[in-house]
Amino acid sequence: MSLNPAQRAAALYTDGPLLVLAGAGSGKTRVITEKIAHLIEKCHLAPAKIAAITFTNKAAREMRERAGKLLKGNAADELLVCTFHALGLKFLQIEHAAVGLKRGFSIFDADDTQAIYKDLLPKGIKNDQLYAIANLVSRAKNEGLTPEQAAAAALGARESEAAELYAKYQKRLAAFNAVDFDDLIRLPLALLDSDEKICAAWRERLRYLLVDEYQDTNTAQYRLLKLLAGPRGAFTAVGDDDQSIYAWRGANPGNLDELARDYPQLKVIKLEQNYRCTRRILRAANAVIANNPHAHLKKLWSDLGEGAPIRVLECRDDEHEAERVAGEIAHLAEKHKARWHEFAILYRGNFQSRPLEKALRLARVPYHLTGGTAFLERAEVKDLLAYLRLMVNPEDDAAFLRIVNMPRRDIGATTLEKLGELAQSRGLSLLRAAASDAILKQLAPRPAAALVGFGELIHELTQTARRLSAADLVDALIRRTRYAEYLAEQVKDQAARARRLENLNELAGWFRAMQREGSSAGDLAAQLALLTHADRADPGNAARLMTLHSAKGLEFRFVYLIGVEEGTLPHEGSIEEGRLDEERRLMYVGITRAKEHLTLSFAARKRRFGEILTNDPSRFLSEMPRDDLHWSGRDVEQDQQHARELASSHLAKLAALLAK
DNA sequence: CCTACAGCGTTTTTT
DNA sequence: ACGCTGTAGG
Repeated sequence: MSLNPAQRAAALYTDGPLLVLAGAGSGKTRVITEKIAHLIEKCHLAPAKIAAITFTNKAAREMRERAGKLLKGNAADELLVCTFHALGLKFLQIEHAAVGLKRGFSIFDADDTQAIYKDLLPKGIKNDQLYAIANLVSRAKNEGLTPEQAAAAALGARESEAAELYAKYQKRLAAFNAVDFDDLIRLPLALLDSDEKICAAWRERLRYLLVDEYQDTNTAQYRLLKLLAGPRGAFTAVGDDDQSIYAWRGANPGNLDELARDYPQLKVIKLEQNYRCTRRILRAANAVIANNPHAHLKKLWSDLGEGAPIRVLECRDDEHEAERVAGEIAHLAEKHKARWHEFAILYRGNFQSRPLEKALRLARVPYHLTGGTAFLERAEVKDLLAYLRLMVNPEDDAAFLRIVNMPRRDIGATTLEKLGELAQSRGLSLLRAAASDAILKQLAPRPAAALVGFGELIHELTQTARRLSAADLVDALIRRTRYAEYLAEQVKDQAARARRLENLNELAGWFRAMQREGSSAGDLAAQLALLTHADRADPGNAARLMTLHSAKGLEFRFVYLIGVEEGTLPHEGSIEEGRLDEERRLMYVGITRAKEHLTLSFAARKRRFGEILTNDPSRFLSEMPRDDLHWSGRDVEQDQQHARELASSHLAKLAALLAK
């Protein structure tokens, strides 16, 4: 292995807790994988006793893969490499009884939880109000507080109200035998905190922890880490305060300092050599980030040569911007003999991808988009997953409501209302109530029969599930529910229908890929709930379009960072709330994704909700060294070229018409 | 229970 | 500018 001195020190240090401050592109994944190899081969730790916690499932997969190349035999398969949330899920699947959950509990996504809040809060509440209060509850959970603790800690009426809501919300979740994302951290934390025996057992089970992207952990996650690592501090945390971009989601970058306070013996190692970017790109990144206050000073350097100038494309509007970027990629791919997947277009918000997609199609550049309405948020995918959820968890009312009339079974609102009342008065779940004799007497024969039929269907599917693999079960599910026929009826547009059917096939494909021996359909559905759009299979040779948040941890030979405007990057909401530091870090993350060629662009005008806005270039542009930027205004030559192409294509169409 | 239309919110980032 | 949700009428 050829690690530099700092990397080697980080990989070999096992005497106590270690914090690695790893700048962008400084080889932190290598350090982590080398360290895993060291722990196994030199410290003789069993692979199963090492846990590496990553930020995304995709990062986990890559880490396992890279560790696999370093390790002998199949040792990498036994490593526990996953996200904090997946670790929490694994924990709860084992310890579910101790926190009051039954086997097969459901994981509620944002939609499901929002439905609970909607039900709990006054009718007609505005969405942003709902979001605000749900956020307060989530905050409390991310701090690791119980409802009682939240009530005690509440400052002011708003927080008291939220704490009260938190208690009701948890009761509702418990009734559904369900947890939300935050519970996947909070419940294990609470259990380890209160039960010494279980805590000791888990410390024995996990002897060493490595945490990646440590700057993005929240308070609850850090406390979980502390409990698992124990007073000895058998862990390595790797992070970069300059890449903390999730504070809005409850991440607490202060955890970096907390570490030194909680573990006085903490050793800190800085990785400052960058192996990714040219010096010019790094200089620009350093210059921008220097405008932020710093607790840990870091000076990233590179010996990869000066490199090409950073270009700034000044564009008329967002369409013009998209056309120029697409045109350049088409042109440069040929000139540099580059492959499409070496290009990335990064932006602040998902909505910015629209004009790009159009322009890329026109320029015949294959592209792949991560994010937006994610695969797993597609209605048809969620429907099928809801079937699985209800099969393993009969208490899951959210799943019940989602699919009871999907495909159509003529079970309407009135029927469901009556069913709901009955279920509530008897303390039954909707599915169980639908199977009770009492309900049948209170309903008209037709809806009663429909409900019974639905209950029998779920029962029958549960039986079927016992003898089929998860992937086959998905196929059986589609057939038995006549879902494809339902889609054919529901969706008139041919292309849209084909897309939706394709999504269902992809779901079956995922199950096939995820299947390991012994995992039930329910287990897989639970794991699927934790996947995100970033985790989809490698899209192959295509230009990548994604948000700056999704781009963290990735690198590309050519990077286009678009929409570098005041109001977009930094985003206007963040300007108003004075959260410029995080926006600047976002800019820093974007710049440091580029290995060789970095192009920034902005549009002077943009239309939003119909009206046209004018934009100034981002303040971050003026924070970069002037000499390293190569400004290129409206590209007259390209415009002319474009006009010529347009004219000739019109001519061609005319000629074709005439020929007929 | 279904269809048609009006009106509203949308665009910050996601495990 | 558009798509979704809720409502009114068949």
